[in-house]
Amino acid sequence: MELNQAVQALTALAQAHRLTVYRLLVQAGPAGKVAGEIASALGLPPATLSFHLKTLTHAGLIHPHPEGRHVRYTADFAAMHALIDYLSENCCGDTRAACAPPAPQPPVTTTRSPT
Amino acid sequence: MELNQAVQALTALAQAHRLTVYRLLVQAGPAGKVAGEIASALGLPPATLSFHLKTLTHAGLIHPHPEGRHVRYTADFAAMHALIDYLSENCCGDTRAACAPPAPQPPVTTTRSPT
DNA sequence: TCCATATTTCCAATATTATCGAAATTTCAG
DNA sequence: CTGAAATTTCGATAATATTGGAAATATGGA
Repeated sequence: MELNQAVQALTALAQAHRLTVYRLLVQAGPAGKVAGEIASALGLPPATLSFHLKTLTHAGLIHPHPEGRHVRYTADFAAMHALIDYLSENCCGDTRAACAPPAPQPPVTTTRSPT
Repeated sequence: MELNQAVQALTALAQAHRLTVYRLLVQAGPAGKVAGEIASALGLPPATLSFHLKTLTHAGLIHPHPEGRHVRYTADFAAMHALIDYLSENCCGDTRAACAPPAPQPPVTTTRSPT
């Protein structure tokens, strides 16, 4: 990933309404949400929401999928991971010091730790 | 993590100079860098760099450590992970669909996975 | 065709952010 | 104490972003 691309993505996320929209779409998964659903979830006027959706779209974080007179938006998960990787890239010069996340987050299968 | 805190962190990162500084500190690990080293790495006038360091500090992403007449800055790795988690929180409604990163990135100890 | 619905574009007012010279502050060395 | 070095604060200027009403566009249903 390139600097300017990352800045654009971070700029898109660095705004309360847009960050809320983005997380809503991330949590919605591949099904996404149509613009109207998002608008009523956030209580934003159409013009304002459209502006924010455009910003997120231009940053490559979400994508529009026209469906008749609705437009469904979905999060781009690859873009999300690319951004996250860019932030933590070569963390601590590859020495796994303070870089590892606090808990590796065992999903369902319990990893017994000797505590 | 809370919305406004996340917005503040993302705002701090959403600027080319600051993102560059931040990544420099992330890659420097716990040793960090003193302001002068950062300034010459980026070629920024002192006042400009100071402004950006303050922004990153207020966002809780880095911390200053005064050392005589130098000030060493280090990245806050916990803050970084908290931000990353906030972005991907409850991704796809916990259904591991498109959410998982492309490759689980095996570190050094090979965790044998049945593919 | 005609109307209601969904969304975007246009535009102008308002607010926020970035830049950096110069001066102030703090600290070390001699 | 005196001077040089590292960093921050101040302040003015320029650039960029956010907001939302009104109008435009596109679609589907009767």
